[in-house]
Amino acid sequence: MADEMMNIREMCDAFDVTPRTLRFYEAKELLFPVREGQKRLFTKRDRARLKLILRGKRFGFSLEEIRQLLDLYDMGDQQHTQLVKTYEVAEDRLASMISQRDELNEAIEELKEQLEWGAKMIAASKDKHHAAE
Amino acid sequence: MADEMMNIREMCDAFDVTPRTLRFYEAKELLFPVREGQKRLFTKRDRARLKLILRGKRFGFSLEEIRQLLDLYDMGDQQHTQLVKTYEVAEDRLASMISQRDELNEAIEELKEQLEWGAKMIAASKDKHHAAE
DNA sequence: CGTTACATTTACGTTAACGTAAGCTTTTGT
DNA sequence: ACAAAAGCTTACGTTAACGTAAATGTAACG
Repeated sequence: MADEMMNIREMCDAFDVTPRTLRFYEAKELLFPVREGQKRLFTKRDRARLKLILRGKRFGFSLEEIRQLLDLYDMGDQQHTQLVKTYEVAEDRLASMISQRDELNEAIEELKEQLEWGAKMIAASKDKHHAAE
Repeated sequence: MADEMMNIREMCDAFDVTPRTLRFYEAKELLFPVREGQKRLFTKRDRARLKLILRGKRFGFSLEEIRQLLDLYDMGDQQHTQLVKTYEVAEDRLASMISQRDELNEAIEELKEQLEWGAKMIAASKDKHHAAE
């Protein structure tokens, strides 16, 4: 129970990523595994961050953008100015996520219509297909 | 009025892209400008497609994925099987867009909470800042 | 008719986000 | 104790989506 650390393989299995990816994220300062001798041990905090990283990626954010967002989750005893700056970054990101969702909703509606139209085409094509037999 | 063609510069201005981008999309068979001698002339159809391309990109779709979706808009007198295949691709895409939107909604809510928490931190930090003066 | 000004082709350069191979050390099973 | 397995570092390779530069063509303007 005192053991909340995971080695690299357990992390890979848990999150379906490669070792290379985890090392890469460490190099980019997105994760901060501690070292037991040479080996990496990932903490609970690393796991929380990785979860957010992977979700961010699914929305098309770059790792650099994600890194800035992650800082918001780690604001402990920072300086006021840095705190405010990070807050503003997050606000911008939120706004862009909201507009992205709205646009996505539009696209979904349009694609739905298109699919109905496509279904009719297929029906027509099927008729022709059968009539030829 | 018979003139619904646009040259490359008009396209760039209208859609805020570079000439290189338009030539690249042509090379990738996403656009099919006609030629007047050496020069490209983009039709109304090209403009409709470009609009969809740019939107697709904002959702993080690759150009190859977008190309498949575009085919749905050009199903004229295709063969039944190809028609059905394209339809299925579009259905998959729709499903992934919907789940993407749902996930995005979750993330938005979480980020909102995080922002409220951040606001409190900033307030506290401001107090400390003032108390030190 | 010369010279800007824009278009085109060809081709090498660039960035992000890892993949992959080589070579070395450490751990683990037998 | 020794070989296989797993981890580490270093470093070059890869793909997507264009950027950018060079050489050439052509159209328009004074």
